[in-house]
Amino acid sequence: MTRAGLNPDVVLDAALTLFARRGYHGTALSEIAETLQVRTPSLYNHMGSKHDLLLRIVDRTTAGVLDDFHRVLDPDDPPAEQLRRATRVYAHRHATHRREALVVNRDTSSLSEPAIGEMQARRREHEHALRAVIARGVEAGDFHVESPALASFAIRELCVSIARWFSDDGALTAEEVADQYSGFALRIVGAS
Amino acid sequence: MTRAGLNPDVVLDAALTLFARRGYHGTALSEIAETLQVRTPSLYNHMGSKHDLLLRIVDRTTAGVLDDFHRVLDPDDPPAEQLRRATRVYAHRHATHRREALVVNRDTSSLSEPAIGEMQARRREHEHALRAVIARGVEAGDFHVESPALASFAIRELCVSIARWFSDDGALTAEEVADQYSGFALRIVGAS
DNA sequence: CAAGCTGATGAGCGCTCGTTAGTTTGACCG
DNA sequence: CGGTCAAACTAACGAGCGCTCATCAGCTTG
Repeated sequence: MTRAGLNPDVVLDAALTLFARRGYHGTALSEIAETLQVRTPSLYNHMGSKHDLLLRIVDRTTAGVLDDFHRVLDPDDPPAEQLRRATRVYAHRHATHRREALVVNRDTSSLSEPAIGEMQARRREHEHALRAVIARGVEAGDFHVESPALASFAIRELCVSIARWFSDDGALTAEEVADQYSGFALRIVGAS
Repeated sequence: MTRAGLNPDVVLDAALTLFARRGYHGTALSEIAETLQVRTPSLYNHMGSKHDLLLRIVDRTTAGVLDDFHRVLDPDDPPAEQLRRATRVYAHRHATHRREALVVNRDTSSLSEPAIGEMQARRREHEHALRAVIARGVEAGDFHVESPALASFAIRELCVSIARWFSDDGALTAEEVADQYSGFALRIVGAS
């Protein structure tokens, strides 16, 4: 074991914490180095660049969101159950991956092309997939909303906001919050 | 009229646009100057500092939110009507003052003490006031939620998110969005 | 028309940033 | 115990930042 014992995962994790707290542009590499008890240039033994750190965070997170969605969506379920499961896993992720969510939502726009386009495309894919679930529920007469797009935006942002207040030390567990929020989602679309 | 015709309002407005698009730390004074067709030092004839620009934006906006709330809240109204009016004006503000909302939510934490504490106190005041409305509705048996705090967070963040997608060129007017979102809020709390 | 005022300017300050190069350190292995 | 090699170090870079200041242009006013 070398003196500081740095490795790529540790660097990425420290960057994640600070990006989430102060934002990408508001965080200096020297601050990341400081939390790791290391001089700034040492970071370059374990990362490509500051921009690359942000890209890895956003890439991994947006891929995870889509993965979650397709994993829990059963095409044979009725729309209400599809919406419940899709919302629960999305809400749960925002409680268990708070830092990632904050960074993605605040700093994706600080990426440069072509990465920024690819990441936004993934977000749109999730958005459209959720909208389709709602639209099917409306067609089936299970949901009652004027605009599936509006409801989809509302539900997604509702879940995103969990990252802004959830705490592991709070009264509610991630599962409880996810359950209540998926309940909110069903209420928003006027189910049952 | 002098050559460039700069004034404090014009500088603040340009800053608002760029802060909303790129964030406070992501915006350079040189970029603000460029959009105004002026050299950077000229800005200082019409502002105190970059930090002061941010403070003015956040101060004016958070004060407006509280002002809106107390203006539309009629103590004699039933909880459902109070919630509808409070949510509608809050949602409406986020559609009509998109840039301000984005800056406040992204960059309030970039202020320094004591300003940051004061601004966060205002946000808490609005949060608690809305929570009290919901709690009264629950006591009266009009609303049905497990946690007024959770519902209050959810409804507020729901409205905030409007700033992230609303467009003046879109299919819906600010009033229509505000009406639909106040409907979402009533559904979230389980009002009739 | 001269004096005075407002405000835009170029030059440049001190500082911090992300990043690179070259050197030293120290854990591991034969 | 000496050689190897990854990794952390010091030093320094060019660029860009927010901001200051002395200067100067051009409008207003007596």
